[in-house]
Amino acid sequence: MKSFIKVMKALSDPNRVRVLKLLKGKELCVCEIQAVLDLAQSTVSKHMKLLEDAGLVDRSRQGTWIIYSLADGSESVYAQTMLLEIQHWLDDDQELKRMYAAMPDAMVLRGCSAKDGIH
Amino acid sequence: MKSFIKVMKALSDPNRVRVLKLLKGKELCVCEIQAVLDLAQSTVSKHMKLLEDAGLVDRSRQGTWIIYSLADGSESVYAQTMLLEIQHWLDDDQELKRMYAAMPDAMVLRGCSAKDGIH
DNA sequence: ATATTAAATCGCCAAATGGCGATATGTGAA
DNA sequence: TTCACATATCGCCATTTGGCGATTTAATAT
Repeated sequence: MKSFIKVMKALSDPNRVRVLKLLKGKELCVCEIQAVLDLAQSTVSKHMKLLEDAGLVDRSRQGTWIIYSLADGSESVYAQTMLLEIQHWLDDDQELKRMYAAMPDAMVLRGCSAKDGIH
Repeated sequence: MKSFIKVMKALSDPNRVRVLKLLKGKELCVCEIQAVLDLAQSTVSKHMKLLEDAGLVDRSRQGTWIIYSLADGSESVYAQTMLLEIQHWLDDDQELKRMYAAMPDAMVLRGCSAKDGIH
């Protein structure tokens, strides 16, 4: 029950749901998420911790960046199911496009540059 | 998004989830739910309003009683899906038996007596 | 009409939540 | 080492949430 409630609470905030939408497109660092949501860095960190504790996102380090990605769901059945459902529900979302548009170009490029070893 | 958040918030409280578990067994009036959860009547009413607004439960009057039952989900896709998922997740739950044990016999009988026209 | 019972609403309080800026931590570069 | 940068943590504040008792509303029974 406790882990179920944790997932539901994590999904009870619009900004956190937006993060999951964003991560469906591609993995992102905190500063990119911050740029899109227009929140303080500390606030984003707090949100990400909640999402991670609920088993909804994974973290990995890439230099000084922490890269967040959607979790595979092995952490929690509830998280797994909800991630799948959210995919259906929030598919083809208008808001998503607007959010990506709000993301600075340099930051959008991080993902690629990281793969290319440019940064 | 707003209606999705509403459903998630409704499912973010243990007592409200317990209500949904209970209602899976059979429809109940407020006083029965109150007896099981051991909460004030006003608190239960507030919880039920949230669940109803989220499209998770339906109300109907039976004399002076308000009978709550699981919603069919036609009100909200999110509610519909979550009700289904909760069925799987909380199937065969230990807590459910303990909760029904806590319900006074006379109150457990309401459902039957109503059908039999005894009350 | 009046009394009784069930449920909803109101006003209040303590705890949790979401936001912020400031500070601490950790990593890579100079 | 020292600096710069990204992130996490801390302390604070305003709002929301979950709880209660008291009151109001609604339906039935007397």
